[in-house]
Amino acid sequence: MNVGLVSSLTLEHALLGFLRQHPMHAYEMHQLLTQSKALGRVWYLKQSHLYALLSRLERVGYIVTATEAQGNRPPRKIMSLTPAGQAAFDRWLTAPVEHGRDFRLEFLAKLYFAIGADPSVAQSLLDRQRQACQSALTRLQVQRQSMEPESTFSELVLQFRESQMTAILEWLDTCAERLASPVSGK
Amino acid sequence: MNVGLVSSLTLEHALLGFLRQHPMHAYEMHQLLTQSKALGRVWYLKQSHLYALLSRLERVGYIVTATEAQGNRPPRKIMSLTPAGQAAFDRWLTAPVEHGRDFRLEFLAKLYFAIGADPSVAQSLLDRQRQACQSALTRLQVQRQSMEPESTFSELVLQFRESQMTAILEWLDTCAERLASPVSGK
DNA sequence: CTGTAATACTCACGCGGTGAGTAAGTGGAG
DNA sequence: CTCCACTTACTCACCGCGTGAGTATTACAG
Repeated sequence: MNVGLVSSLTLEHALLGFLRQHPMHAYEMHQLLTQSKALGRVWYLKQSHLYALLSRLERVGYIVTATEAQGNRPPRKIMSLTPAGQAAFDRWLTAPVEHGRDFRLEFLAKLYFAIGADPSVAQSLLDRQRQACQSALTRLQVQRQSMEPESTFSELVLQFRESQMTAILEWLDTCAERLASPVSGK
Repeated sequence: MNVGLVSSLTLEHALLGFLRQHPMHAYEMHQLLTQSKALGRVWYLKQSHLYALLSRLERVGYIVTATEAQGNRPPRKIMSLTPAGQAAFDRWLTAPVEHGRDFRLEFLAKLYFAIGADPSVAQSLLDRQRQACQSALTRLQVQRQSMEPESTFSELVLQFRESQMTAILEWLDTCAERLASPVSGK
């Protein structure tokens, strides 16, 4: 129906990652997000917002909810992944992000779930992202070189982006090393 | 009335920068934004969005519009800064941004207008921002050092932020040098 | 037996941003 | 001279998104 719905759902895919571990209800997911010292550092979601996102994911068919009655309490809604949701999550997990600005949240979320999944998944994510960044950096450099010196400002903007991208590439290498050597915990 | 209005207006302040040069109507501002190879690279605004932002700025008393009739054409709305708008813009222009994420748009916008204003304004902006970044970086380093190695992920997140911040600091120096030496144009 | 925390979820509202539309003058092709 | 396309200049209705606030039940401390 609405194309925008599916396409802008990119961050929401991360939520599927929780359900891949085991079906759970929204409240538990919220606990995991806010209490964990890990992802909670990066991504803060209000409860109501989380519920909204989840119902969107349900609308597009990535999750189904089973209403589990319990005594006279209001019933709990246990959510689980559909095959479509599984597939969407797997696609999301290994696809590199396109813009520098997507690192602070989205790429870190990918990394979080990739680490949780399997070392090889994480390595594959890092590889692909590395390539994407490398070619983005090259594009930026070409752009700056081929630019007539129109304005100091434009030049500084491009230099800013290059330097951010370069730092990201180095950090990606750090990640790869850190994950390759099983020196430590979790 | 609405506190949120004023506080979330941070990016909108940039628009005041156009009016500080000379009063103009919204359409002209839109031209400047989209056609200029400079700020247009960084900040893209739809026409309707721009009009919305401007009317918000009017609502809080930063600009006033003078309706200028012209023959039988629909009248133009010339906007100009109020003293409050002037003051707000000056405050905005020299205040450093607080988060790394605010660089891509907001800080670059500040820099654009600072360069246009006066070399000394730009230097002052760069100085203050440098200090803010330096202390942010220190906070990050302390945080990472004093963190029990709870998880690889958290560590990588902090390293990511540090590396981005470090790159920004170097870039700020580049900017300062570039603007100090009057090697080239505009 | 009162109050506060934890569990689990819902909803009405308001603002922001987009797409689309309006309306009048201008300049060149045929 | 007239039709069409472009430029100038601005408006509006819609709708999704996120927030604040609220609801309802159980558990447990004092």
